Amino acid sequence: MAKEDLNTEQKILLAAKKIFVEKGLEGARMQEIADEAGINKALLHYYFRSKDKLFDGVFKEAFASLLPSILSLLKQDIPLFEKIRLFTSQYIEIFKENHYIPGFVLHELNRNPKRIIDLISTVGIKPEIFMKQVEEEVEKGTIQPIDPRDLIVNMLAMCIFPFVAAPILKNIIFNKDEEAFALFIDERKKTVPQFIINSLKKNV
Amino acid sequence: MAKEDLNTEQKILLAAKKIFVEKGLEGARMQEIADEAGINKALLHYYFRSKDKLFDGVFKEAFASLLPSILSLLKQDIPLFEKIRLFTSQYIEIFKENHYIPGFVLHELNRNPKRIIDLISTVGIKPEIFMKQVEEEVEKGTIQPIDPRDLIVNMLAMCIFPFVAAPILKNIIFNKDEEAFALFIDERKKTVPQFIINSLKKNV
DNA sequence: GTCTATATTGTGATAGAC
DNA sequence: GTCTATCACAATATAGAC
Repeated sequence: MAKEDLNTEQKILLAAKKIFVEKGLEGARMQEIADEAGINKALLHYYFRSKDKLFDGVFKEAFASLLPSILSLLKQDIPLFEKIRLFTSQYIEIFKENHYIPGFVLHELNRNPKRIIDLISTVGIKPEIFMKQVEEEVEKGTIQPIDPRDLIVNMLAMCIFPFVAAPILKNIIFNKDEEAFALFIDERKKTVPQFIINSLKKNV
Repeated sequence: MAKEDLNTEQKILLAAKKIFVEKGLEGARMQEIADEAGINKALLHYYFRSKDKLFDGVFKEAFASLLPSILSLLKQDIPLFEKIRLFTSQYIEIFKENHYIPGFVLHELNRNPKRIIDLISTVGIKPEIFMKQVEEEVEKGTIQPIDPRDLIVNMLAMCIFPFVAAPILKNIIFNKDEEAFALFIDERKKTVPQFIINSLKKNV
C-alpha cells in the first residue's frame, strides 16, 4: 500500500512511529511529526488528544505487534534444541526487519519502566514453561547443568544486543561496512543457536 | 570524599550525571540539575556554556572513564579461556557498580551515533588482537570453529544486555524481586564465562 | 563566584474559520 | 476533517547586582 493511500490516522501513526523511534518521547517534536505526515500540528491533537497519547498508540503497536507471536513459541511442545533454533532465528529475523524496535523499547523501558511493564502485563509473557523444560533436561542429564534463567537471558541478549549496539559494532568491528554487518546479522540466525547448543551439549 | 567537600564544578558534574543518566539529554531539566547540585541555574551556564556542553562533559567522563581499562585486557598476552573469564567477570562487575551506564551510552549512541563514534575513536578500541588470538586457536583446532566477531559480540551481549533490560527481566523472570536479580547478576560473573567456554570447548 | 530577575525562544495545546 | 492563528507555559539562556 502506497503512502498516499493511507488515511490520515494511519499517516500520523506511521510518521509518529518514525520520529518517536528516532528521537524518543522527549526528543520528538509534534511539528516534526506533522511535517513527516504531511499535515499540520492541530490535526495531531484532533486525532490523538496529546503527545503522550500519541506515543502510547505508537509504542503499543510497535511493541505488541511482534512479541506475542514469537514468544508463544516458548510454550509449545517442541524438543529443546529445536525450540532454541527456532526462537533465536525467528527473533533475529524479526529484528532485522524492525531493527529500530529494540533500542526504542529498551530506552523507553528505562525512562518509564512502569508504563512499559504495564503494557507487557497485558500481553502476558510467561517464560515458566520454557524454564521448566530446561530444568527437566538438566535433571535428566541430557544437557549441561545451567540455570534456566541464564539460558533465557543469554538467548535474548545474543538476539537483541547487536541491534542496540549496531552503530558501535559497525564502527569498531566492521570498519563502517554496512553490508558486511548486514551479512553478519543474517549469519547469526545460524551461528547463535549453534553457539548456544554447543554450550549445552554433553561431551560424549 | 563527602559531597560537601566538592567544589562547585564537581558538584555540577555529579548532579548532571545523575539527572542525565536518569532522564536522557532531552528529558533532563537544567533546574533539576541545579537543585540536585544545591545551586541555581545561572551557575550551570557560568561553568558550562550550554546544556549541550554540560552533557558532553558528563558523557565523556561516564564513558571514557571505565572502558579503556577493561578493554586493554583484550590485548594482553593471556590464554584465551583465562582472558574470557577475566574480561566477562570484570565487565559485569564494573556494570554492577555503574548499572546505568549501558542504557545511557546505548541510547545516546542511537540518538547521535557520530558524537559517540568520535569519542570512541579518541579512546581507540582495537579488538583485532583478540580476534586474531581466537582465529589462531580455531586453526590449531583447540577450540570449536567460530567467527571471532560472533564471539566478541556474544561476550559483550551477555555482559551488557541484562543491565539494559533490567526492568523487564526483573518483572517477567524475577517477579519484581530486586534482591534475587542482584544475586543473579553477581552469579553471572561465573556463569557467563562458563557458558562461553563450554561452547568453545572441544568434545573429548 | 553566586545570586535574583528577566529576556527569549520552544513547544504542546486550543479556538475558531472554512 | 483540515486549516491558520494564537495561547500559555515551560525551559534555556543572559543581564546585572552583590
